Amino acid sequence: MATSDPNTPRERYRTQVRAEVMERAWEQIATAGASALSLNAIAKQMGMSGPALYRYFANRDELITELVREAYRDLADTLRTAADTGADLPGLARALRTWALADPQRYLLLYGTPVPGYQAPEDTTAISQEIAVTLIDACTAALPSAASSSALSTHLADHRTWAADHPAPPEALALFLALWTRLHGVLSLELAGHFTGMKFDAEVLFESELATLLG
Amino acid sequence: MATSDPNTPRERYRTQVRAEVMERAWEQIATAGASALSLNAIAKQMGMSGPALYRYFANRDELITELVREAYRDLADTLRTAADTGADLPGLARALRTWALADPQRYLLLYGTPVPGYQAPEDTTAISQEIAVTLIDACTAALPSAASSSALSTHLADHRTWAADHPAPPEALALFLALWTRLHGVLSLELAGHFTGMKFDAEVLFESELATLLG
DNA sequence: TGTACATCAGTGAACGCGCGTTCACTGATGTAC
DNA sequence: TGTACATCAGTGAACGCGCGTTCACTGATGTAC
Repeated sequence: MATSDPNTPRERYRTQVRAEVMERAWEQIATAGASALSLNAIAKQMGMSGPALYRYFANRDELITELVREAYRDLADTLRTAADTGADLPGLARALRTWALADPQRYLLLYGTPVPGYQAPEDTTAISQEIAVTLIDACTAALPSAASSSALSTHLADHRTWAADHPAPPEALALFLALWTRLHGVLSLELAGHFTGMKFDAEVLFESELATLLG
Repeated sequence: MATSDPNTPRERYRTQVRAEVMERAWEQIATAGASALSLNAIAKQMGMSGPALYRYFANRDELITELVREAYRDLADTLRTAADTGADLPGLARALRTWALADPQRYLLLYGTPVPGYQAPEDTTAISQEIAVTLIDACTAALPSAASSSALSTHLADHRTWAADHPAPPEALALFLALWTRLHGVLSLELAGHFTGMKFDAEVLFESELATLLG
């Protein structure tokens, strides 16, 4: 379906309502998690009947897709902006953490347990790679002082399929991967509340991992 | 309610049915995730009516609690057994990975996005700490060659509340935390399928993190 | 060993709820002449 | 500027479904004398 001229009042109203639906959806997700997302509940909250939302989203899955897309977009922009205003690798890492803490369920929608029965569309992986590229660039800049495992860089050197479109020294890729997995490790355990039982300070752990990464 | 003598036939039948309910529950979780768990569906699968299950579990939450407890118990035993049969730290780490890959949703039930609306009971944290102790012991044994961040060990030295019951050198705690968060980082991203888009080999990453940890 | 009673597993009906989604329709808004 | 028509937002009823949970009841299994 080709959408018409977006400058007509009707079209502006459409995008406005779509935006409000998604706003309510985020509130719902923040409260009860993504699997509890309900079109009817959102409609009720907006003072409309349930079926009305089908003017704006084909079905529940399309709404989730749009939410995933928006979240990726927002994270990609956040990191891009930080990088463009001079943030180094630790700066980007902290921007990531801030973003995650601002709305834990939004972070978990992207990187947590997959929503059962929902399959992410291909085009979101493009944005996901945009995020990767921003981080890899920062990794490349931070390189000299960083160490890299030899077994891993062998794997990465052979790793043409994906890396071909994103030329970067294997050491930068190795740093990126360690950064990504380690920060996600701390972040996801923090968001799931697994440190509270043992009374650890997640921020200290996060900073410690960051310091270790940069040698 | 005090349960009676567990050796009477009736009592043995009870525990047997409870076990089968949980078996079916695991199948369901493995397929559709924990939030899709349904008492009625389990009953139907067992050829019984829905209300029958209320003879065995007070409600849905109690079933989930029992599943969480069983998962923690199983993981704790797996690691304990591995440690007792001479596994070192990398051995324990690989046992953890094997356990997670055997049933991803089971791992995610413990360490993934929390089930919305469900609050874990206190007594499961005891088993969770048992797991931590097993790993910390292995960390202590692996110590000499491992490095530790100074900012982190300061935090850990001040960290009496939890560590008092589990005396271990701060360096061992630091190693344990790095181990836990890093392995979880790789594992959870692997289980969520986030490496497939970039065609990375999760096992290589896992081993690389392990090698880095042990200096 | 046999009878009387208590215990307990499991059933079927019912309650109230919310879900996603389809469909025929009303009424307002925009468009073309 | 006014009229005729097309477009589209939103409604209400309905479908079919599954959920957790309660309740009165049947029938089988165990217990006590």
